[in-house]
Amino acid sequence: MSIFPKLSFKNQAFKLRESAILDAATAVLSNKGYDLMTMDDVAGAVGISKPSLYKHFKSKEELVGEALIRLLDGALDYVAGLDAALGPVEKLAALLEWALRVRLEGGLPFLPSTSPHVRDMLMRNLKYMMKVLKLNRQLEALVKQGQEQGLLNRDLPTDVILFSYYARTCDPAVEYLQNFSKMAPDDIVRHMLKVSFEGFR
Amino acid sequence: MSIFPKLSFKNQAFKLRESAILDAATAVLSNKGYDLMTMDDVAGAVGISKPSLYKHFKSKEELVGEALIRLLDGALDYVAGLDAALGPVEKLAALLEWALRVRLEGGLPFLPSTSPHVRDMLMRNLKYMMKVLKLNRQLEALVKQGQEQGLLNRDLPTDVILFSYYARTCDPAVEYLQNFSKMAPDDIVRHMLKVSFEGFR
DNA sequence: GTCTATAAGGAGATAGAC
DNA sequence: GTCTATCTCCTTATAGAC
Repeated sequence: MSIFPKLSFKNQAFKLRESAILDAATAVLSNKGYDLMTMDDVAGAVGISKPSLYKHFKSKEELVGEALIRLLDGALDYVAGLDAALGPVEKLAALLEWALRVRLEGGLPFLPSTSPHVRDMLMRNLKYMMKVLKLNRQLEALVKQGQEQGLLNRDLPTDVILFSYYARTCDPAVEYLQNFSKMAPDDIVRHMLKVSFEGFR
Repeated sequence: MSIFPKLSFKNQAFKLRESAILDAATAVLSNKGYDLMTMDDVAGAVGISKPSLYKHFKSKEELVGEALIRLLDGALDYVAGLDAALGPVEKLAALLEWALRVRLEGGLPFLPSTSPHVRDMLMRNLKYMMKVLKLNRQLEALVKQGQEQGLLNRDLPTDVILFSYYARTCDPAVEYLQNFSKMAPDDIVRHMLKVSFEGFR
C-alpha cells in the first residue's frame, strides 16, 4: 500500500505493540482506576519491561490519554456508522447502549471525569479535548433536535439532558447491578436505557 | 449533665477537635478525592501536625471512614425527621434533594463508590456498612411502596430504581452544570430531580 | 498531647549495558 | 529497543523530645 514498504512494516509492528499496550492499560484502568494503576501493572500485563513501555508512551498521563482517545474514536466511529434514517432519540439511545456494552465487556467508562485529578489531566490533553468537543457537538445537536421534535423534554435546558446523558454512560448503577444483583448484561442495558429516558416513574 | 463533669469537659474538647478534623477531611476529600488527599493536607487545613492527627485517627482509612459515617448519619437523621405524612416518592425526592444540596455546598458525594479502591475500603468498614445497610433497607422499602402504589415504574426491578437512585446522589452532571453552565444551585437541584424521576423525555 | 525529625515503602521515570 | 538496576520524590506512619 505504501511507497515505503519497509518503513510501513516497522510502523505496523510498532502500532501493533502500541495497541497491545493500550489494551492492557484499558484492562488495568477499568479494574483499578487511574490512581491505583501503576506502570508496572501495565508493563507486566503486556509482558514487557517498564523502560520499554516508556519508549512508547513518555508518561502515565500520555498513556491513559491515548487509551481514552481510542475509546472516543470508537464512539465517534459508532455514531458515524449509525443509520442516517434513525431519529435523534434513536441515535442517542443506540450510542448509550453501545457505551454501556463496552463497559460491561470490561472496557472503560466513557467519561471517567469523576476524579478531579483525572478530569484536570484530560482537560490539559488537547488531542483528547478536540475529540470530546467533536462528539459533544454531535450529541448536543441530537439533543436539540429531539427537543424540537418534542421527543425529549422541552422544559429542561439542553445542558441538563446532555450532561445527564454523559453521566448515564458511566453510571455506577451498572456495576452495582452487575455485582450485587447478578443481572445479565442484556437486562442491565435494557433497564438502564429505560431508566435514563423514562425516569423512575 | 454528666456525673463526671471534668471528664465530660475533656471529652467535649476532644470531640470538638475531632469534628474540626472531620470538617477539614470532608473539604479536602470533596476537592481532591480520596487518592489525592494526603494526611498533610488534612493536618494543614486543621492547623495541627500530622502526628497529632494520628492521635485522633489511627489511619487515613479510618479518618475517611469516619467522615463518611458522619455523612450517612446526616442522611439517616434527615430521613427520620421527614414528615410521616409524606408519601414514599415524596420522601425519596426530599432525600435526593438533601443529598444534592450537601454536595453543592461543598460536601461529599453520597456514595463515593466509583473507585474500586475506596469501595473495597468502605466494605471492610463494619460501622460504615451497618449504617449503609440500615439506610438501604429504608430506601428499598420506600421504592417498593412507590411501586406498589403505581407511583414508580412497576416494570423495573426494584434494584434498578434503588441503585439508580444512589447513582443520582453522586451524579457528575451536577458538577458539569455547576462548572460549565454556571447554573444556580436551586436550578441544578430542580432539574436533576426532574431528570431523575421523569427521564429525558 | 503536641511537635520535629525520620523511618519504610511505593511508584514514576531514567541510566546505561547489551 | 529491550532489559536490570537505580534515582528521586512523595506519602503513610511513627519514634522520641518537650
